[in-house]
Amino acid sequence: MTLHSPARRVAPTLEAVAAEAGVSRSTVSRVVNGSEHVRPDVVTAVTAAIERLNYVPNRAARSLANRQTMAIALVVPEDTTRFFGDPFFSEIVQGITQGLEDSDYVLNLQLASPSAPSEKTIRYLLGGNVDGAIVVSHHSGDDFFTTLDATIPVVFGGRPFHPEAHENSFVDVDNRAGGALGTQYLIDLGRRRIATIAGPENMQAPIDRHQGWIDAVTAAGLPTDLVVHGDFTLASGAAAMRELLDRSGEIDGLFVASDLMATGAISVLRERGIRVPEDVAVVGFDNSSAATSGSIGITTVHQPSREMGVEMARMMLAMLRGEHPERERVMPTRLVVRDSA
Amino acid sequence: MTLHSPARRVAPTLEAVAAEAGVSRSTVSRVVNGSEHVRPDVVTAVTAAIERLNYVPNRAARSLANRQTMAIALVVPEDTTRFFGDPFFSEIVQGITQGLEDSDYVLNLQLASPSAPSEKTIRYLLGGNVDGAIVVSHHSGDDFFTTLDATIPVVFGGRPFHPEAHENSFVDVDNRAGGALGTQYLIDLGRRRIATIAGPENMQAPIDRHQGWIDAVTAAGLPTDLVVHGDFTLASGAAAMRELLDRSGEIDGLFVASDLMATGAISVLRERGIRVPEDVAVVGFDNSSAATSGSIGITTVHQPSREMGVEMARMMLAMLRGEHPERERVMPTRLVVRDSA
DNA sequence: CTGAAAGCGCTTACAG
DNA sequence: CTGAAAGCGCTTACAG
Repeated sequence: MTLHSPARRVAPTLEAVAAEAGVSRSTVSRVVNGSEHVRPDVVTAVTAAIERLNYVPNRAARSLANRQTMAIALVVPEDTTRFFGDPFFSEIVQGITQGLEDSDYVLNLQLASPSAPSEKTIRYLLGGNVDGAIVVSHHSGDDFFTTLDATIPVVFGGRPFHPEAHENSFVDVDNRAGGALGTQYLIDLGRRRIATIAGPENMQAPIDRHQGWIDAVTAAGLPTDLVVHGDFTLASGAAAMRELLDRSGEIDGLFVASDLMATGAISVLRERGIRVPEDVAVVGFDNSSAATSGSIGITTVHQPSREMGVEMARMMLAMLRGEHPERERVMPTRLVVRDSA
Repeated sequence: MTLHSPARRVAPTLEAVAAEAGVSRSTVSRVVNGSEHVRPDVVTAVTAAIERLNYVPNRAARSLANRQTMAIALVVPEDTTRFFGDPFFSEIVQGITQGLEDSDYVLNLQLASPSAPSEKTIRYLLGGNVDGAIVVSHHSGDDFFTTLDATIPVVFGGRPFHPEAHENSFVDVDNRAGGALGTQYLIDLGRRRIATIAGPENMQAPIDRHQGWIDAVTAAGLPTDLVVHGDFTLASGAAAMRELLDRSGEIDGLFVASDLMATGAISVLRERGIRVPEDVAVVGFDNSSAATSGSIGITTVHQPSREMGVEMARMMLAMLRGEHPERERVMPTRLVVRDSA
């Protein structure tokens, strides 16, 4: 083994195992794949041979023969910074990983650009490299992912932007009801100048949350003009808060479309000496770790991110088994009251 | 196309393209792989046929034939929460992604447990699924990753724990020098009771940073007993700070092994009404986004995380090309002065 | 410069 | 229950 290029072992093949065990390749293959129809003592012999040679099946060969890759793409159409910066994704990914744990599938990360997927991503997804794709975020104008299921099964995290255009499978929460829930809580607290920091306008979830805010605020006869949009980053939450404050000093309630943005907003309120929740009561969305890691516990609309990830994995596995799971799975939200409202 | 199982297109093969273009499979293969020895007009014809049929090579078949997968594993032996929670990883991954951008390789994420890799991860890495592995974190006691290069090329982010045991390739900074650099800055500021929040004791980088702190503090004739260990999470930084404060109230300087832990520490100092930097000057490590996203800009030891990722990708690509890049690449650190010290 | 043919390491009807 | 054989879709010497 030289310094720069260790001699690499040659992996043993099915053939070698067959020879070692004194059976045919077919039989070894059956044992490897857990077929019922093999004599117990033969199974034992083959298993021992596999053990001795430290045999691991060659995935490419297997893929080619049975047309399955045993891989699922985790597609993230977001900037790396946002993907890593928002604990929401962390929880979704944990859920997906957990849901796939007992399966033989592995997850292949595809960081895609938020606008249009790269040629490389497209070739990868279309090139038979994965058996299915889980897309954890979707923006308007992106047709590639919504039509991808003509080629491989696809499950979306969150209803894709134009659900009517195509029948995609997805796991989501009722964001509109959630938005109304969080806002109504502020109304019930007696707040009357309730602003919102909404999310990006090219994604379905924030649009629905915003609509939920409008629903609640309208029903209460309150104004609907206190709106600024962020892009789901902490910094954008802070910037939106500044803009809101500069525009109108009389805010007493705030519904924010994500806990991370709420964290940014709260830090600006504190900077300006505005007390939370006394002067401005703040309700976030997600109930991600961002809601509890700041200086004040954020009252928020909980969405079961981790369970959503598990559900996405479950739906994908069902589709890969050839079953027909429900096309949409909408999970419940609930309010979690902490200190910010 | 029915609701639950859209009819999936059958992908065209090389064979089909050959027929369409009126040439042999060999020729199509040559064109696809950019061989020099094909007549220009034939190239044109084949390219057109590829275009018409929307041909994408089957990766499994290609892999099987040329024994390359064109995939690199990104192995993260960390809890998902920590991986997603620390901006340092985000920057490393961005760098790796960037370094691979112009190559034909794709990145396959393998979240592994920090202790021992799962059977699934082992089979994956050993099963010919990837051409190489980039391991972005390494803990003591883990022999699997350090010996993995007997099978495939491996590049570590950060010197692996027992470098002497095996000749692994890695990209790193001089953590010891960096630790001394940050600590010396505190000393030069006139601080005399300088504590450190060190990182986990089963990783090389934090051990070296801790040693750097010892070096500087010892050279200045200052005490070396003000040490508490965290685990690189924000919460552990806060907990460590509390412990330090409870143990000794006289601290006037603090060197923390990561910006994220420094953020946690600073929030505790503020809670207790201790001013930063007046009462306690704080120096972090990383210069990640955590250093600038909190209430106060953190003075920190910069490590070029993104460039390190790029370098890791570059070394990996070189190894995959059969070249012999330098085995270790140690990049410079430098002090970035902000408000916390 | 181009094609026929072997081979990569599996799976899977098909016989027996 | 087991094996011989074809086939998955490519690449790559080998001839020409």
